[in-house]
Amino acid sequence: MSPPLGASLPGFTISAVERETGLSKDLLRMWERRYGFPRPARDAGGERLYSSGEVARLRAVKRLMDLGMRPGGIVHRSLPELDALADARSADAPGDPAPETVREVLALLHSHDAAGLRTFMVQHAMRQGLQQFVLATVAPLNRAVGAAWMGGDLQVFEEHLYTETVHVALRSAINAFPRSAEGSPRVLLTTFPGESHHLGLLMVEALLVPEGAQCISLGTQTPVEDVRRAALAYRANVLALSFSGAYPLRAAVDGLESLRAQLPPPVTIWAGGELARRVRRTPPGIVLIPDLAATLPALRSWKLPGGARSDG
Amino acid sequence: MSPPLGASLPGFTISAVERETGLSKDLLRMWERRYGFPRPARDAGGERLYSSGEVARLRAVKRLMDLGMRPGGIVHRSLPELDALADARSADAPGDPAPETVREVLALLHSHDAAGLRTFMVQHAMRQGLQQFVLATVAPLNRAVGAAWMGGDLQVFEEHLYTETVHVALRSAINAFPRSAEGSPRVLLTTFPGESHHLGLLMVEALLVPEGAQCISLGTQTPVEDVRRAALAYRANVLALSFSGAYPLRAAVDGLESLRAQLPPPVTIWAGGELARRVRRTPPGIVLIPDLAATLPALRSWKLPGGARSDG
DNA sequence: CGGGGACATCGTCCAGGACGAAGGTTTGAC
DNA sequence: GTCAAACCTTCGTCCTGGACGATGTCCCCG
Repeated sequence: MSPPLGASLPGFTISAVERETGLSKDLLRMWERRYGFPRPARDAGGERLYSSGEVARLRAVKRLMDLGMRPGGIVHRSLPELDALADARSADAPGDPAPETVREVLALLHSHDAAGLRTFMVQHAMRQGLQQFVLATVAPLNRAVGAAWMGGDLQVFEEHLYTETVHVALRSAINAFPRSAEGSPRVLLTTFPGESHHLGLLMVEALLVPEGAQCISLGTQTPVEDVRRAALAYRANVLALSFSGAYPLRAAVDGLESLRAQLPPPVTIWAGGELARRVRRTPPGIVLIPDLAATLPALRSWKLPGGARSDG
Repeated sequence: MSPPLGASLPGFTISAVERETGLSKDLLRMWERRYGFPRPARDAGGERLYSSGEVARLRAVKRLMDLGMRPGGIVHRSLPELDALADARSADAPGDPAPETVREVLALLHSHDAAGLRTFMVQHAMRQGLQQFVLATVAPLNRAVGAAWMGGDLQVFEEHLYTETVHVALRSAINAFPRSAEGSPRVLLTTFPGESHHLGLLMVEALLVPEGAQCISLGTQTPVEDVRRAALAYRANVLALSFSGAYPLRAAVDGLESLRAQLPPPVTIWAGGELARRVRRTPPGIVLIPDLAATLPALRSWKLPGGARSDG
């Protein structure tokens, strides 16, 4: 290894680029061979040295690929073109429902007011109620922060502070609810290995707990076999898996089908997150949750087929 | 890619092993060439298929390497031998200071009593106080759970539930403290890219907040350049970096020295975690925090040289 | 209009060679 | 005897270039 890490950025080693972009070393070399991009400089020892411009372009390409695009058509585009494509894409999504809130949070981030940001989150969570906070504030903020980060309007560390602050606010709001009693549905939450988007899980939990569900979160990156064991061990009624757009579609579907085959039918399996929108055919026995709002109807409809469940 | 993920484990692909063990594909192939271990079977297409026994051994080897051992001497050992080595190693550490507590938690984990575990954590945190809870309960529990996991006495999902539960308990206890006022030291917490051990950060935060420090956590995996920017943007007095034993020593020292060179001298830099024990020469201008308990004296001694600090 | 097959795209894996950095050891000087 | 410098061994990552299989796309046919 031995990436100079913070050495005033003379260039990125291939390892550093892999870390920064999520594109594997093999893939980076293959693109160079096939598409001629990126074409990094070489150091004295013949090793690749990527410029920060190349890294920025690669990041943009990756982002678009996570949205379903294929590399062939976009690797040669310039950074502005890629940004334009991303904008066009995100325009499909519902417009910013709370432009003023978004502006306020971005201002807090830019002014590096950690305490102010924290206060903002806590106050909004209390004022709106947990579910509404998640749906009407956090979700659009996530989109806006992601977009700002992509466009270079937000530094990495600012984005980190945002994520951490939301995390804290949600966690504390969730804790404020009492433990649910017997008879309420038990929901097991986690993600597959390689998927480390913790915030998604937490948002789902924040929607479910006020509904009286008993949530057991395993955190991120649980091997599939252990997900199965956990679902049985904790006698889960619902198994909720979350996937970001970057997660390989095939691996997700494989894992879901494997779980479906190995878990008894009464265990409902939810697959939520960006990925649920990219899936073509719904795997049998899986409930797709294409967006956060769909979580609530899914939970309520769970109670119907199990109407005979001894709730008391 | 296309790891069959949960396909009843006919064998692990090289990607799966990389994920499971943290050993890179290149390294796995190199070990096979050099040491003849592992020697995975091949599928119809000639691709490596590792057995679960090999994966277990690899995991044990990795664990010992994280403790500073070198591969040449241990790759050929059998799993029991490796376990014995690990035991001998951990015997160096202070004995289990709370064997009863440890037994109780392991029992809760084995019986899959998520609610009971949660209650246990919350009660102990309240009864002992946050700092004592971290030092006397969480730290030894972490060691015990890690050892149990290594020895196969704990399933992965049980370990995940433990981590998540501790996380929730700490977060909620930290939130119970009021925000500190002006004049108190501002501590910025994070880890370098590749280091995802969030719990370590949280434990440090739990020790500092009761001391009146203002903690700003960026979460894990902040690029070095962004750590630098964040330290300046948030006008941090102390920059606390956490490293697990698995983190490559070289990268850590490089990053620390780079930060030290680029940050003004009044910014104190702490390097904590397992790694601090493996370091030979303390890099100039860095404060090593070899164990959690050392955090408190470090914070107190910070206040002395900076007594004249112009806060207002 | 929908399903299947052919073609093109694309990501990962394989093999083996090389280099440079880190660790450990021996030598030499004080 | 002790410390430091030089040497040697160990070790991880990077390199090239080839191959295959999985996936997506398009077109034709029913």
